[in-house]
Amino acid sequence: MDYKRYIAEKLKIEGMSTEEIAEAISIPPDTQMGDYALPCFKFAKLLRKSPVQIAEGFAAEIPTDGVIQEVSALNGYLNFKINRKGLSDDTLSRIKKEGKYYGASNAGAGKVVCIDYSSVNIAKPFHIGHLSTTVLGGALYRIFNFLGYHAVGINHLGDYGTQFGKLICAYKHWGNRADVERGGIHAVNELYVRFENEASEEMQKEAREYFRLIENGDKEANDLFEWFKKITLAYVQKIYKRLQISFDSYLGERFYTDKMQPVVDELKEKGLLTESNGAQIVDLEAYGMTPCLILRSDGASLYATRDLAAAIYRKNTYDFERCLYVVAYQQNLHFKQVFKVLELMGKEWAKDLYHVAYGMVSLEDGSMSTRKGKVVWLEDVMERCVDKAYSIISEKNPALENKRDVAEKVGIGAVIFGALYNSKIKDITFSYDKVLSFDGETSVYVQYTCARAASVLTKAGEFKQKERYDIEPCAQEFELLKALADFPETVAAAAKAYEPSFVARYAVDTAQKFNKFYIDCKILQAEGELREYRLALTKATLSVLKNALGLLGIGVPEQM
RNA sequence: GCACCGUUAGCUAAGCUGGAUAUAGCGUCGGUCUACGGAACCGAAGGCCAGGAGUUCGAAUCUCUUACGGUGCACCA
Repeated sequence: MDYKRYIAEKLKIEGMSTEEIAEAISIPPDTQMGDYALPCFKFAKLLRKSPVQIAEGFAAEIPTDGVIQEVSALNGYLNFKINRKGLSDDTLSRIKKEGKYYGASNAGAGKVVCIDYSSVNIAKPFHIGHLSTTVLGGALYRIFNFLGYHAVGINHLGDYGTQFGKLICAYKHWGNRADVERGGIHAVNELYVRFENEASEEMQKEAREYFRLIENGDKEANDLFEWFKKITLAYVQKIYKRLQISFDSYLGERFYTDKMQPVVDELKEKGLLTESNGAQIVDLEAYGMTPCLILRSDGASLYATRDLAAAIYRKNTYDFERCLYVVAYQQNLHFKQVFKVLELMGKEWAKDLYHVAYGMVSLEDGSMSTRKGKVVWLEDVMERCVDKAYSIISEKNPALENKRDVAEKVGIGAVIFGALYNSKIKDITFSYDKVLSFDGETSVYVQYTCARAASVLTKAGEFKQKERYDIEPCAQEFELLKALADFPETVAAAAKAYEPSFVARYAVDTAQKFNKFYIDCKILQAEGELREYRLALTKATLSVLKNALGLLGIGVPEQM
């Protein structure tokens, strides 16, 4: 039930729609004052009365009913207390009824949202910097599906560029099949790094030649490339599986090789292409941007050219309602340029493209550098988190049966949650101390809370949840209930702002409220209807927390 | 130099379209040790919300400006 709207409908203010009034309704800082409040300062001019008088006038006018229990005026605020029992019964029965779909909606029915995320580079292992796009995109993918959209996950593979010529060149000089098969992607990456550090002028030239061979369909060069690609995909699949990440498309940059010429032709035809210093560009000076490079002076295509082709291809293929690019903010200008060029080409859907930018990861002693070997591999972080979880479990709950599975859920959960808990735009300094901390505002805290709740429910045995309880919720119960009732709104807000962190913070906040309830209100020791009521509330909390963590790709063990 | 982003307690951060004494976690100090699971709970200390100006009845929130930090600015992706 939408309480703000309900309240707004009871109020008649000249010149204001119900929607506007509903939007003006806020939540008081202290529950003692009320559950909802309408600040009346804005209306002072309109009604030619002081805010205090206005609030008092409304307080006297508005009747209480089954939903609004109390209306009061305080310092120019009109405060509402809602019927707690009503909210309680509604929320509990709704969560019971909707179960794992509680919080979902059909708001996006019939709409396609393309989400470009993770987008691995062939021959490069995942380091900690790749975590954000992967896990943010994965969460958005689930959130949009949850809201009824048809989400299309796209892994726009970085499989095009002169670096693959370099890689093949390095392999031909220094590598061999056995070493690469044994060492996997790291062995491949080492070859590339060695090339960057040691390659002679001669080899640089050779590398350019190899790249040309790939482009021209040379069998040996392509076989090698495909082999490296296979190794990379096998490697990332393992990581994706653990992070609960999936894609619907793995079309990489190379796929667009033959789709760029039509774009270039169209740009030319529309008079957007101009020559500058030998290169073909779209001049964006009128929009305060540097030009968008379409073709190099040697005629080769560029990053932007492929992104233009890809955007058009995606629109034609999926007819998306919007398309998200989950890419670090370093690419701000690039996407602004690409979107603007599409707009200038007359693609009215250019407005439906969004760059979901996020902050960068650095290490405590500066930024990462693969070449210098200053890098934190994602799999190492995952391993260490799982190991730590395992050792804590072994210590605290040695009798637990599936320790490995539980440690996986807890450890990987901590990795994911660490990347999703803060606003995505903020930079992150990676430290093992932080990811390995399982206290306080963490996924582990939420999972622990769930385990507690599950344990209580197991001990209680079967019980039948009623539609209505003859119970007036106490303060702790009511705070928890309000949080549970808030979940659908939180999910919608997270989608609107492209901020999975809203869901992460919601989970911690709700877990905190459950723990206060858990400490102050004994569940199993309560008797009769109260006991059942508290069990129902516990069950509802567990259900909602599972949904919340599930959206982030984090599992909830029954015991830990 | 220009553009965009950030700056809130010792540290890491919340704070939605401006609203009633600015929230948490970590760390510190002190409690809850008969636990429905202590990976928890309670309490305390800790803040001129980077500085300045403006708009407003009211600003952490909006505008301008300064400082500091980050990122980007043509043939890499």
